[in-house]
Amino acid sequence: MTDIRASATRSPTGDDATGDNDLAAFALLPAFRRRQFQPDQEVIREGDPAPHAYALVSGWAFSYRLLADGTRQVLAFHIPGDMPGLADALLGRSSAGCKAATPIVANSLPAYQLRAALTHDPGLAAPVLRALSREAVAAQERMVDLGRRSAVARTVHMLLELGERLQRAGMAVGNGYACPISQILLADALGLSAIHLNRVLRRLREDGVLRFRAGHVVFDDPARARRLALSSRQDTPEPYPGRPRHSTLPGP
Amino acid sequence: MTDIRASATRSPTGDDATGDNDLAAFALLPAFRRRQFQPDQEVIREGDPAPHAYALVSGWAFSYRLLADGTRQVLAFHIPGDMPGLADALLGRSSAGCKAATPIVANSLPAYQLRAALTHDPGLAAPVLRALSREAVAAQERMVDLGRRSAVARTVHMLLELGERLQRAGMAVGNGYACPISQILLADALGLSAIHLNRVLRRLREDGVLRFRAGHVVFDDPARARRLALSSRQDTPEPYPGRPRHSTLPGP
DNA sequence: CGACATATTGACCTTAGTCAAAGAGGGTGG
DNA sequence: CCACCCTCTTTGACTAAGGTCAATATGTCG
Repeated sequence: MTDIRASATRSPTGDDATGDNDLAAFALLPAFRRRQFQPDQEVIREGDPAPHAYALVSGWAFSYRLLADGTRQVLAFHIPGDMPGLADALLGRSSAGCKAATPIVANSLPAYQLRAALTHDPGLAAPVLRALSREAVAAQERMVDLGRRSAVARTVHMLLELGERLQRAGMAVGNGYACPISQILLADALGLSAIHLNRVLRRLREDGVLRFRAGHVVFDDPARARRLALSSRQDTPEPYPGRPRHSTLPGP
Repeated sequence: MTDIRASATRSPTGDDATGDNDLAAFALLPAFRRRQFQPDQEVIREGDPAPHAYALVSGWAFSYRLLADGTRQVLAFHIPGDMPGLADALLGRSSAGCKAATPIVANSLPAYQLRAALTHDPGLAAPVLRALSREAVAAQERMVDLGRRSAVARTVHMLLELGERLQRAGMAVGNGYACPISQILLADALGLSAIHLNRVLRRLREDGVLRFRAGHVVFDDPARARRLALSSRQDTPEPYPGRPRHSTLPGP
């Protein structure tokens, strides 16, 4: 458990052929320092000019940006295998903060050492490039969610996506997973108010699509969830129509 | 003009010390192929499994994702010096489409050649890593805009940011710049309806903040624009208060 | 000039946010 | 074990930002 390689091969298949697990890249790195953080503890400080890159070993973390009035936008959730702060370490300045959502264990590497390693070890660049590229694609998905999907679609979409990532990391079972984040945090990721998110979740629960409760997500109707996740803002009022306060299943 | 280095040094200072111009990285690459595209012509096809990376030499382009019902989210605008499709080329699959917004000239390189070049030339990795990292930071900014800023703040923020990028590329003069994109396109980038964006722009114009017209952006009150851009969704109704239909300057 | 796309504006409606307040769980000191 | 305190979750009532529809300019191009 202290061994990086151990968690790097946490994936179900054992080998990380798809490269989905960023940790695989980092397993090659020297001079990693193992660190632990408690929930809500700051891992990366926004604006830090000498940041560290991290390889998350266990637990959940999240990156965020704070606005002048205290409003927060959560940019990404990090699960074991992710490498928070990678881009920032390469640029030499943290553009966003990162906090632990649960108790976490992470391996850290100072930015300058990362850059040095990249210079000296040509084999390291490829996996880091892939990690960054995947991050870029994930960010695109987020932009589509925030810009063009309804609150319901956005919510379902993100929860499905998290499920897929956890699945690949071997941390999901059947059609559900442990999701140790508060509605407030999720709302800040979805660009919604916590209150509205709560209503959205209630509706999804009452309609038998999914339950988000007590740290767990369960998809009661995965197929419908996937359909909902793809709908856009003013999509056919088919899947999630107008008025029914208490819903009716698929309906006529 | 056909020489890559020429446009790579398009920046005002001549040398690209900050590395803001992605083209600098590409200038090292062999086997570039110069291509031209007309407005609305597809440069990168979403889903293409064998994509090309591009170095934009002149003109504007934009990356986007299409939703089932035809809704579009513009993910980024590309100006000379940018490298659209870089992340996709590294992953071997285009996650988003890219089209020319104006007539453009771009140098293209097949993904496999890019990857080969990265393997053979260790000096190439660093600039590509920086380019990807900058892209990540830009995406974060976009997520904050879409998730947590009002329509007005978002609009002003993006126009200011575009101005800064153009400035660094030596394509902006004083407090304005040529901005050859339609309101529809801008709206799709901001996650707004074109109609609402039009109202926002009208208001900004009437309030003497900025004008977006006939392919040009002019900041009439740059200081106020910057202030507006930082406000969040339910920020103090100070800068952009309630009713005044025809506005009054800063006012009491 | 006609065909088209973009830009504007008005009238109206829906989604999502705000305010206020009441439950629910989980620690903790007594 | 219990009162107290916190934070997170829920719900109701109301407001407002932003979307939808429809129609009218404007502009460009062949």
